[in-house]
Amino acid sequence: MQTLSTEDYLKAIYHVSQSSSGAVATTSIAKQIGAKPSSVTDMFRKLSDQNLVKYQKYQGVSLTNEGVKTALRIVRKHRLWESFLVSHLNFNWDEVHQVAEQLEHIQSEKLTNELERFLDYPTHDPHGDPIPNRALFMKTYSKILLTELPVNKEGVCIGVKDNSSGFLRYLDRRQIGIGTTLQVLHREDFDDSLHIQAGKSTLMITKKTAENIYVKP
Amino acid sequence: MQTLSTEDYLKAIYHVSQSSSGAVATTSIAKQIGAKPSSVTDMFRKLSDQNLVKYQKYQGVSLTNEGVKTALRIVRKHRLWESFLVSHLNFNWDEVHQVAEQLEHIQSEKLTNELERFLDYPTHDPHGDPIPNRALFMKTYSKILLTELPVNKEGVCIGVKDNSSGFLRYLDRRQIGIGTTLQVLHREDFDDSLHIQAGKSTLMITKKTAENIYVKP
DNA sequence: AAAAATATTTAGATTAGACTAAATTTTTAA
DNA sequence: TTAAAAATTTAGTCTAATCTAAATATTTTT
Repeated sequence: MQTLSTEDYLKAIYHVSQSSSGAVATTSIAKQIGAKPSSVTDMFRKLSDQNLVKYQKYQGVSLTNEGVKTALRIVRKHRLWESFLVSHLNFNWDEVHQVAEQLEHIQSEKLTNELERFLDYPTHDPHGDPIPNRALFMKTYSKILLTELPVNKEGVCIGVKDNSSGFLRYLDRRQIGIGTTLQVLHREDFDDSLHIQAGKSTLMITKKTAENIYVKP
Repeated sequence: MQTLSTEDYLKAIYHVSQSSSGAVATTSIAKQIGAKPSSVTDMFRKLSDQNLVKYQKYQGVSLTNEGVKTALRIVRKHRLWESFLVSHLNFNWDEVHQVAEQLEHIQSEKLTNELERFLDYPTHDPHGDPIPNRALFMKTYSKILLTELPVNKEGVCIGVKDNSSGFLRYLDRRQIGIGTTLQVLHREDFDDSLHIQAGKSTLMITKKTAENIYVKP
């Protein structure tokens, strides 16, 4: 059984290790968690004692099988709760994160599994991220960034890279969400901005925006 | 903003003060929380510094207005979550307490209020206890113990005093639940046991059982 | 009303998790 | 390939919440 804090660290290590290869560095976790590197070192040692990570001084950490499982259990709960908040409690996709950060720590297998059943076994959360099933398996279908979508080819928005509520609200205003059909009409060489078709409207977005939107071609 | 622990203490003080008059003693909270009296004294002082309780050395504590409000906010969340678990997630009334103990600490006004709306503004939880509304007001209708119900007068079970899952499961086996019509057929003078009509069946219960069932005449 | 029993508080220690400042190791750049 | 920069760890401190053991206050009993 883990404490709140160890769960937060395991989740952070999981997320960082997903978006980069090799061992996870102390500083990257410090940034993710919002703690000082020295605190992170302490925690690495504790997690290592519990065999949840492999840790070598100065070389960073990587999750053990047990560590991955624990992290996935938390991710599973987080994404199920986010789905619940949006589908039944009138939350917007930019409001759910903070509350799900708390709910993900509730310990009750029955609760998690019944919630999943109540939601009818969702496979993806409101941001398009896959939800691990009871066996902790998740289908991650192939996705590309909007910047990589060939001009004039249609794609469907299936997720975002940046989950900050600032970005999500910006997309709301532009009427872009999960499931929106997107098409690059023209790529501006000068500043890499894109003219796109989003649903029924055409609009211009910057490269930075396009780099944070995942599409399925 | 309170810590998990201070919230637990406030709730415990609230409950103990409901079922007895005057100031709340150190030992009674120690029992309720499962901590040593010395720890309770420490916490009393902290809560007093935050003006959540009035505390005088050796004289116990009583909640201030602010303390009552904080306690009621937790009770509200606890009972709403219990209702949700039973009505939508297939929990039995004897299984909800432990999970609700965790959920009651989630901090999000929006979550609480939306949950209340989703449940259609319930007034009582699965054990028959009243749920404070958004203004922290709750209707406590008059109830008597089954031991006090006159012989041959009908009453409806509206709650229980003992919420332990042992007792609740016992009532389940006897097919007694919230809403069950109860009638005392005969009171045995020798050992105070009762022959009762519960719904469509007649059965015998002990005085101890009857003292833990609330009925509305 | 004094003695005994019970309740409560104080003093001092412990643990988890975090911090700062200093020391050490690794990486990068000259 | 050495010097400088960056990353990481160590050592020591802090706070919240707990504990034990001892001291003190209150209540009950004789």
